Amino acid sequence: MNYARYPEREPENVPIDPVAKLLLKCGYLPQKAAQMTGTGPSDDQIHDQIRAAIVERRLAPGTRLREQQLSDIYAASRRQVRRVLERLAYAGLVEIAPNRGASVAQPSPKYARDLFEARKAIETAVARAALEACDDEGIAMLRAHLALEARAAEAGDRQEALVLSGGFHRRLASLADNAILAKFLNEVVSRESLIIQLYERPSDSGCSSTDHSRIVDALERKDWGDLRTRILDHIDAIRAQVDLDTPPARTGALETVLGLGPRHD
Amino acid sequence: MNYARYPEREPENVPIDPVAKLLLKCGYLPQKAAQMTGTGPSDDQIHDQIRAAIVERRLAPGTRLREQQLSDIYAASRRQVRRVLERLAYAGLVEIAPNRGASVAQPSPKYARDLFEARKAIETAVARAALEACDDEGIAMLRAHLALEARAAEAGDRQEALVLSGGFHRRLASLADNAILAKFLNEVVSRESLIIQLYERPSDSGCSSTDHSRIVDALERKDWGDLRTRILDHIDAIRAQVDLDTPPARTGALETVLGLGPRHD
DNA sequence: GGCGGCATAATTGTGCACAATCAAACTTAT
DNA sequence: ATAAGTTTGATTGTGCACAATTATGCCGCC
Repeated sequence: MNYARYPEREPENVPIDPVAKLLLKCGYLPQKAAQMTGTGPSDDQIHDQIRAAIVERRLAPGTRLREQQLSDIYAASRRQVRRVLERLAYAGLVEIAPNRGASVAQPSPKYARDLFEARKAIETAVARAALEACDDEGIAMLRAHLALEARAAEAGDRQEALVLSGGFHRRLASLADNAILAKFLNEVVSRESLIIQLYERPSDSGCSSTDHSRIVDALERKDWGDLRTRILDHIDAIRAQVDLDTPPARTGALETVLGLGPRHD
Repeated sequence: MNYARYPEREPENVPIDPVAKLLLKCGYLPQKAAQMTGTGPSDDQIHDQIRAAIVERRLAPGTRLREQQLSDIYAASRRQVRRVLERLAYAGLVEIAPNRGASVAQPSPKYARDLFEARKAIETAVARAALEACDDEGIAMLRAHLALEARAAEAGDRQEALVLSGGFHRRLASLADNAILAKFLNEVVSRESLIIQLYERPSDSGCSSTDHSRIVDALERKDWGDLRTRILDHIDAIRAQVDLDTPPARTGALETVLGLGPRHD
């Protein structure tokens, strides 16, 4: 149920399988097709899976991501893995040190502060654009999402709640219909997941989903002033959950070595 | 004087030269050192040079960037070039098509609109942060930069004026002391250079540097209201220089094929 | 007993050669 | 003469093997 672990698969050097190619082009079959046909998964698939593993906190910050290991897991070439890692590094989710390879990023407190600041700017811009471009259908979509969040919270599924919470902001961005803002927001939200993981106060629990609900309300009423303050307050609330002053609660290498790190065989 | 063209250099496979390594580590000697010692330039050097060539409009949108060609020019390996191109693609300056390779990006009108929108958000956030973190020294630096701009404008050096104009905003970002905002702003400003090149109205000329001067004035007076409107007006002024409605003034493939594209041997 | 140096193992980085793919010129048939 | 099919050349994409570097365990020395 974690990141799909491949059963040991013999290399079998089929050069290219047209069937698999077609299947992948049609978007069908995430990795099973690859497994069946002998062709590996696409870059994007690997990218998304590693990314998901990081933002969903299944991979602790500092965990080393070895190329060979990953290429075994995904039945992909080392080069493919490396490409993906470089992309993730550019997005700030992993750090690559020369001749050391990649590991899950560990943003510094200063970096975290900058990120919250930047997020405020991005998120208000997104909200503004969403306000102007939003119709009833959009509101309905958001409300549907809120329902999912509520259900996850009710069931006590912290993992799911976390994923959905990030998803809310991405949906807001998709409503805004601005590719650049969406990309920026995606980057910022993803990295914040790492920051929360690193600097979270032990006591506090997940972000209150009522904030999201109020945001949708303001959006529906087209009340820009209220929406703006709701958004900013929401980010401040998240920010209040972390303690950036007693910094080096850095997990990572230590935990990994001690075998407490989540799943690294 | 364009991007440093290497005189044909025999390969001479010295495996590694410690001297060159040291020189590069100290930041000395951009590429000459490499030429002398036999070690190639670093990724960043190649990256910055290609980037500069694009934003300074020495490479027209649509120009194909062949790997072999670039690796010859920079005396670098094809893999190195490819890595750099992938980074540039992520930053939106080049587009990579499967089995077609890289070419200088040609943002669509929709993309351009989104970009101006995003830039307003980023730039106001940068200005806000700069306002709070700015001291006399910062103001002095900006004024010095303004002087450079004025001199370039006086000399009629459009190329130089262009570079400096982008540099002004980057300096503003460096004052704001926020790594994420600086990165976003850098991306946005760079891509806007492409957009202006593609959609510029024939008559209009470069951005008025008096806008920048007024921005510094507002910054010095710590007048946030004025600063904000100055920034937004400035972006609107730039935006007014382009015509996104009569779109496909797309240069590129055609020009390139006809041999009119700037410098592609 | 602790510490520094050395050999070994693991991991990353790169060159080379070839397979796969795309663009265009050329040929042929209608 | 035009259009479709075919071959050729150029370019990108990848596997493999090895070089270079870092990390780890071991041994001797202080």
